[in-house]
Amino acid sequence: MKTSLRKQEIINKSAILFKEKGYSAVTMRDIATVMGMKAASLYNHIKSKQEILSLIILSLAEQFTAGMDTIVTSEKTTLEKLQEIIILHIQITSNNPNGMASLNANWMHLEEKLDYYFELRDGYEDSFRAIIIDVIKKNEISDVNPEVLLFSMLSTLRSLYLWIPKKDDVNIKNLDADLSKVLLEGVVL
Amino acid sequence: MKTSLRKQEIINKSAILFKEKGYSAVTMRDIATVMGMKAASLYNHIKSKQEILSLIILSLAEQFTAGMDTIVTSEKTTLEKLQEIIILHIQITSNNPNGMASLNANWMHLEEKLDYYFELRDGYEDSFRAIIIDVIKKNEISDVNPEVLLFSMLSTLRSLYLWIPKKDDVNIKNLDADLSKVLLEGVVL
DNA sequence: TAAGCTAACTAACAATCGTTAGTTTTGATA
DNA sequence: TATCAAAACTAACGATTGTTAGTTAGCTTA
Repeated sequence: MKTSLRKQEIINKSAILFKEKGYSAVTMRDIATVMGMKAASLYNHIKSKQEILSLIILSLAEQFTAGMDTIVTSEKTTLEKLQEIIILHIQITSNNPNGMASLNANWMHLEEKLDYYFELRDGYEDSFRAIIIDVIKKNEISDVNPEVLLFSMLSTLRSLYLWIPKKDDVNIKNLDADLSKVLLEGVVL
Repeated sequence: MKTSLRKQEIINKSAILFKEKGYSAVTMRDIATVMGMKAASLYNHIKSKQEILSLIILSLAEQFTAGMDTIVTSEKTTLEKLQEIIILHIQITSNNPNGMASLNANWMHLEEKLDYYFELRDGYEDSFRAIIIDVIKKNEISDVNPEVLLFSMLSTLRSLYLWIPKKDDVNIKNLDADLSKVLLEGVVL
């Protein structure tokens, strides 16, 4: 069952509103207004307010999990894998910065889907951590605290949604090089 | 007029709730429950729900502004100033991680106080940016994109509230050294 | 003891919330 | 042109929201 065009519009517009005001502060009447319809009409397309949030967040979380899986099973050096992770974040975030804002700020309202979200998130972080520990063990970067490096990289990459909308397409091309330099090359021996 | 003990309790408990569920999802009845009283009784101590949020966020924002002011006017090298900024974030965040969560996630609900908050935040970022540009111009670190470095450092430092509660006091002692290593020494020539 | 203040309480308000039921419009197809 | 489904509408629901008004219990001080 593929998502209809109108339903996808609702999801996209909702993501903008969720970013601006947070999930709880956005009413079905707010969403209806930007869609040019009445609140009750939304229910011809979506099941509930919850469903909108779940569709926004879980599709992104699944993209991250799938992307990480590709990276982990690839035949790259561990340092290249770290760079691939940066690229993965830039790609997913530039495709849907509003959704990323919702993911970062509103995941706690997922309710029934919260456990599934935790599964995806924890699995992603575990893979990330394993790569960092590996890259340090192989002396490809200097001997920093792996948890601190993981935290710093994740914090920066998770905040990309704040930053990417301000960049034009040309600068997004350079972003992964600039970020690699700040996050990785600086630390490389 | 100093804040009464009971009022400070309300502010602290509210910060915990705001962190867990977001400002809009927390009701005055939620706050009253953790305070062991009825919602109406809260109004003997505070003016409105808005006031609670404002007191949490603006006191922190003013701490950052004051701290940055001390750093800017100090007689340190620019690189030392960057390290001082890291220490400033660790200090303020470890003193009040729940408040920092509210600041990061709920500032958009400040309403009347929003412009004042922007003033403080923008001033802080401008000072931070000036120091980074200075430290690059003086060749104290490698020639990275200053905006990317600012973004990365701010992202990491703003996320500290997620991380600090998990560390015991001993590890907080080491945190600024670890963070300096990851954020700065790695980039130092 | 009487008076006064602080901080709790009960009860209720108007507004707004997500959602449902039932109806009408619209646009494509036969 | 008649039919039918998709997608809009109006109206309303029970629940919950922040807040106010008025009252009461408990403590301190004159």
